[in-house]
Amino acid sequence: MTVSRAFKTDSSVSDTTRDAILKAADDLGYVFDSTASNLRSQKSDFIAVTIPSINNANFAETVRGLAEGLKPRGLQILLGYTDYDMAEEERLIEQFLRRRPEAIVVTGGRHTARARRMLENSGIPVIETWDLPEEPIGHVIGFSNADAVRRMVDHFVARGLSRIAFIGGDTTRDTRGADRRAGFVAAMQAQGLDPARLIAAGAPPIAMREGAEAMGRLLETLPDTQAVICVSDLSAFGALTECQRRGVDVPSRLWIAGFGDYEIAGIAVPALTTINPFPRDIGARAAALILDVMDGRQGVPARIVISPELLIRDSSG
Amino acid sequence: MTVSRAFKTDSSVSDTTRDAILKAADDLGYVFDSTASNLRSQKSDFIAVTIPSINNANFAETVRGLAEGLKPRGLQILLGYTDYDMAEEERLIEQFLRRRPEAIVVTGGRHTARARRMLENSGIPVIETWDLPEEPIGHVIGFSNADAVRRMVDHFVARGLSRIAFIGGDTTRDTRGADRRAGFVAAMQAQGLDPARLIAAGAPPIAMREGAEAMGRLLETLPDTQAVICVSDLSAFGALTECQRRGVDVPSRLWIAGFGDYEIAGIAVPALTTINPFPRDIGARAAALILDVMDGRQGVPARIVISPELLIRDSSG
DNA sequence: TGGATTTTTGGCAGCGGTAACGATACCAAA
DNA sequence: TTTGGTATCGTTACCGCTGCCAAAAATCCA
Repeated sequence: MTVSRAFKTDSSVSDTTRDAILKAADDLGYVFDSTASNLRSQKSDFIAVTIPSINNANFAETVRGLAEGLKPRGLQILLGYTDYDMAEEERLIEQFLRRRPEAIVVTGGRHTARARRMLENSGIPVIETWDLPEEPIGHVIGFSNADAVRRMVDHFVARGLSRIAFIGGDTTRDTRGADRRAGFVAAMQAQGLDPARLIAAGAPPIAMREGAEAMGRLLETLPDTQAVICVSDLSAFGALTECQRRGVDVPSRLWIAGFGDYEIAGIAVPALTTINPFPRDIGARAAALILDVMDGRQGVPARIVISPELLIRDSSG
Repeated sequence: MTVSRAFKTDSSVSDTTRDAILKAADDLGYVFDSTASNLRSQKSDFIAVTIPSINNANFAETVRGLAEGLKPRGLQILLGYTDYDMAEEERLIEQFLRRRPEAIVVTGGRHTARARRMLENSGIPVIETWDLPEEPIGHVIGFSNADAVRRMVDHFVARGLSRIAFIGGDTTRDTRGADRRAGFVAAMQAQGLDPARLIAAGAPPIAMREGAEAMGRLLETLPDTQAVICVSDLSAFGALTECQRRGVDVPSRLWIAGFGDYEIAGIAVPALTTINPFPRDIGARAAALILDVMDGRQGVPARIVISPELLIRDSSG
């Protein structure tokens, strides 16, 4: 028992005994077994996090925000990625819950029925991010993807454009991408404009190559298009390169906008107009929220709304 | 006990009992506790993996290769990132080993003395990747970063260039980046050329912005430079954009090469000459190796050497 | 100096599974 | 009727740690 205490910093053990114990442990090559510790103390000191893709700067920022917020408390992150597949997400959630995390952070607000049920019954804080679901499971930290795109459409229309296209994935697997496309359609209709310039760019995650390919088709089928809003900065950059290859000048001949404020948006020539959803903030606030709940603080908000920022750059206007 | 068996697919339980048990478990909201299972059976069904940065397409590919190879066996990945900091890596390794992973995969071949000792004494398979250390701890799957850059230098020299520069991080924190820079210097010297055109681009991870900034300084201080090799495609692309902003044509006025064969290298205009180190392969082979060791197969190789591929594209020649 | 108080240390039990082994039911062959 | 084999199910102990409580040691105070 004293050995156990010696490995905790806060407990009361005399310095001499602690030193002796740590010395002996080192000599014996002893490594603390947190499996047993977790079983006995019924806590796991980690947070489960699922993101759609491991290779995505936006989600990486959210994870970073989370990690930085949780590190001071010694909470580890168990990270899993779903490949934009709800069935895979369900499997992942099941695996994670078996390990008894202190809380679970998921991306998006849509899940399989079973996944939803497991989360509801888990008895731990559940935080949905990057979205504002109608009926959240527990806590929500996110923004309206549709609304953010609407603001972009409104901005373009206010600048006098009317023939605006949207490049995005061709399934609803990426629910945030689908929400952005729906937001585009709704905004165009609200402005009394034709929302039919939709270019499907393949299965998510659609990246630069898909954006370029989609832009090629757009230029061929709807050459009078004045502006293109892309589901992400990566596809927007791909679209931009296709314009460069074809000698179509951006922005004098065509405007391009992306989503996410990835590094490339700021540095591309021309710099890409985009939307910054403050991904780091999402993670940081999720971390703060988890700590609040774990500490039993009262009045922890169920819903935190992030306000994405419109960044108008050289690729438009 | 029968309950325990009912949850394992292979054990012998009659269908009726199993159904009854699973039904009851579902009614009660029972969730299997893998903490207890792991403690009793002394195995953890996961693999620990450390990478320098979560937001890096190359390392993400390695993790993807690993995950795909391990999934058929139900092995999960516990992922941690070190921020290119060996002290942080040490902390991470200590945390991970406490959870008794089946194997551990680390990036790079340089670690703190204590981290190295912990890995050596861990009693589990240790796999170092993305490098070819002189004295590996256990298994190695990687390539010589210095050698890959040497081949690029040799190619440029064979094409008649002599005033070649290198853009990279200014510390040795990113050991692979430092190896690439060292490879550049050695190759230039071997060719009898001046290896002093070294532009320090800041602390890793250096990305697009740092590449652009470094290219700005290069163009100002060494305007007669004929070619630039960058420590990564991201910095190379940043450098390219700086050329575009300043009206310096690539490749007629200056050649640019990167490292990593990121998506952007293939799609940028002009497409970037680069080196493909087959990151997915590194992960896939690490997974296969782990399974071989876990199955007790004989003749598992201690050292697997990947041969990076030189990709000559429009940004050079 | 003796008793009260605080600090430090140790014993016991149990967290929720499973390894190991034993028991039971059932049926076919001896 | 006995024996043996197979399929299924149950009992016991224990994985390595920590909560709880009590004992021992050190410190304090009148």
